[in-house]
Amino acid sequence: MDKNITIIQIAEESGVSIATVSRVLNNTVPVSAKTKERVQKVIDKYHYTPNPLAQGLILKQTKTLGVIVPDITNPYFSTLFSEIEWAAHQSGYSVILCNTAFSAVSFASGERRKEETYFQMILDKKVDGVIIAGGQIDLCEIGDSYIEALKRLASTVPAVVIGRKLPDIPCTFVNKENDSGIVTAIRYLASLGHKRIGFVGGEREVYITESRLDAYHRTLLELKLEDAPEFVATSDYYMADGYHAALQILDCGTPVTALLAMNDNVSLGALRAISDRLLSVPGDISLVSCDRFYDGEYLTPRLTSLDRHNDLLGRHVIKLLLDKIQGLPAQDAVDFSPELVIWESSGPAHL
Amino acid sequence: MDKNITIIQIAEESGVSIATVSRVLNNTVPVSAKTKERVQKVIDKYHYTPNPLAQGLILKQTKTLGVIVPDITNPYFSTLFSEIEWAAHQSGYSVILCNTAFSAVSFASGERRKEETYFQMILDKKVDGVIIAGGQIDLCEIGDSYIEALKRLASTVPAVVIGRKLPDIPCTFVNKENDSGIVTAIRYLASLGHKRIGFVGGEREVYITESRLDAYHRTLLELKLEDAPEFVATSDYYMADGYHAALQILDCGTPVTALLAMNDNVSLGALRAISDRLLSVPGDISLVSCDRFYDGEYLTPRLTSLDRHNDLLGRHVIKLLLDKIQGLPAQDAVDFSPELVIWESSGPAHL
DNA sequence: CTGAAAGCGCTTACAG
DNA sequence: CTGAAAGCGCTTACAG
Repeated sequence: MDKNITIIQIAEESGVSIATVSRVLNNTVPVSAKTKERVQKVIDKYHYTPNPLAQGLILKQTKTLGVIVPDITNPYFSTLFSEIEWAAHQSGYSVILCNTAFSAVSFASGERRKEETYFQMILDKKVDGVIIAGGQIDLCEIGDSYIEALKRLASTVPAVVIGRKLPDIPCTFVNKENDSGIVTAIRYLASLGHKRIGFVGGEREVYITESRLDAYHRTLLELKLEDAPEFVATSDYYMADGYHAALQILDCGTPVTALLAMNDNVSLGALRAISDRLLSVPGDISLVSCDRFYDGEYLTPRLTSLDRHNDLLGRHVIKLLLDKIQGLPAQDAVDFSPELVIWESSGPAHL
Repeated sequence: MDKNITIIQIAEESGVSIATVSRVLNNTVPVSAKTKERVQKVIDKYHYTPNPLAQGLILKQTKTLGVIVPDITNPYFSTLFSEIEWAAHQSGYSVILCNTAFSAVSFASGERRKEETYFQMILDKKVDGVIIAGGQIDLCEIGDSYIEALKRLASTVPAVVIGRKLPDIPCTFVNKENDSGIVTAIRYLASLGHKRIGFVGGEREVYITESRLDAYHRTLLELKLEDAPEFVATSDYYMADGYHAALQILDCGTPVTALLAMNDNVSLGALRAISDRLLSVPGDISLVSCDRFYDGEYLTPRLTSLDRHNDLLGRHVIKLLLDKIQGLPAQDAVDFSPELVIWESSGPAHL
């Protein structure tokens, strides 16, 4: 299939050595204008580009990056990825995307080798850098073998991890977690007069869920709001989860007037549950979402949500990695304070 | 950074030649049990894996695939991709994802080099196969330079294109288009008594939009239903587009009783528009969506949508490519007839 | 400014 | 069963 035209053919047809062809290709050492032109003509004629395998072997770089995500169909990760890929492409890198399908549930049930398989694959491919956007790294309790694998990965190739800092691993960690958003959201609901606020969605044992729950409890306490176990229902990050979790809270016997949901998909499920209980938003229940995936303006009701500026995070992370690859000094930390975008799903308490 | 342990070190430490190491690695020629064991021990000790760059140079394969999509944040493509990636991973391939950000609008406005840049990158990377899931290939009028680029790509590397067949290009084409779904949807709405049915969303000049519009007009004619220019409003594939397009139809002066929307995101926008006009679903307007992205069960109202079995498409396409790479005969065509999943957003006409 | 040659890390006939 | 050697397609000192 491949025409397999190589530098040798180009050299022959232009009547120069392969060294000279290489030089006009890489523009590294001065070449006389006329030879350069002659060689260039032949290169263009065949649309010749050097074989990156051969180049990579010598230059020890592949101009390829690896990105590891648990679920590319989750808007959180697809947004992040598209920023990463775009910046990478601008800088001449292509990106291998690994979709590990990691979830805390499947992990607990014993399926735990997939991520490490991907780590190995990434290592094998000799990529120039790696971004780990989620997975087991997000768990509260990270397994030893994962830590080992991550350590091996990170000591072989520049790596940026989106998640909390782990000791003794030579990665750059970018902490996406920001409980301040939860605090903001709850204070906002309290200011509207809400006294009983539920918390919907997210997997237990996952760091972001637990730390948001912490912030939730802490802020309720601080504001002297009622905090009951039945106000919290967790499960996972998708619509179905939001639905079932919200139902559980709505049916718990003690009525809440507001719900805080892990993200916009969970929120959509919660809206369905609220509707099934013949309640209205925000009339009966105010709903505030924590991760803005969609433009709240076009949902029904228009959804109040915390914008975590995921696009900025993506751009920051890829810049960190690219700089690291080029040996540039680390950048200053960037502020990703979430911003509460208020629409009509939240309003004054009516109880 | 890289330990850069090579086959030479393994050979030295095991006291054999590199040829022998290569043999135990690839299990290709019989090696005596004892040497094999000795070598394997050293390999394990260093977690050694052969450098794929060197291997690729000789074997002329990289165990890497390229996938080109216009927008990975679109659920249509992220679902497709996750199926492709999973199957590829199972077969030992990793996948380079190229997000071309192609849209008919940006294309028309002159930004037209991005996709071909990606084609070149894919070629440069010497991938073993390519899947093109969308982009300029979806336009009614495809530019000559794109055709040239695609021809060059496809004659160098096995390629599978999701889209309609183009002449004289050595790709495998998988036609995703299936107007039968539109026909089904309109017949269904007609059977509920709807006489005036609007069509919302999608970009003009894009093949899928135009062919769905054709099917729409054809079916209206066949069923002797009213067909007016103001019943159609197009724009793009996202929520905002569904919102503005639906508003346009709702405000056109002639009331429709049903809307057909290009996909679930367009539908969500349309729901918002309907709500803004103080109309209800399905009381005043029935809504049927054409591409099921979400589980309709968890939306409000529960959304009737055509399931195009995108996951099956993804699995089919990757199998086609993998078979093609291995020189296996082409498979039989697979039936992707869309299935209408009926929920509560559609109901009897009340006018 | 240009060429001959070594070498990147592997696989695979070719001999033994 | 095993080793020496050629070769995959490049880049880059080293000479001129």
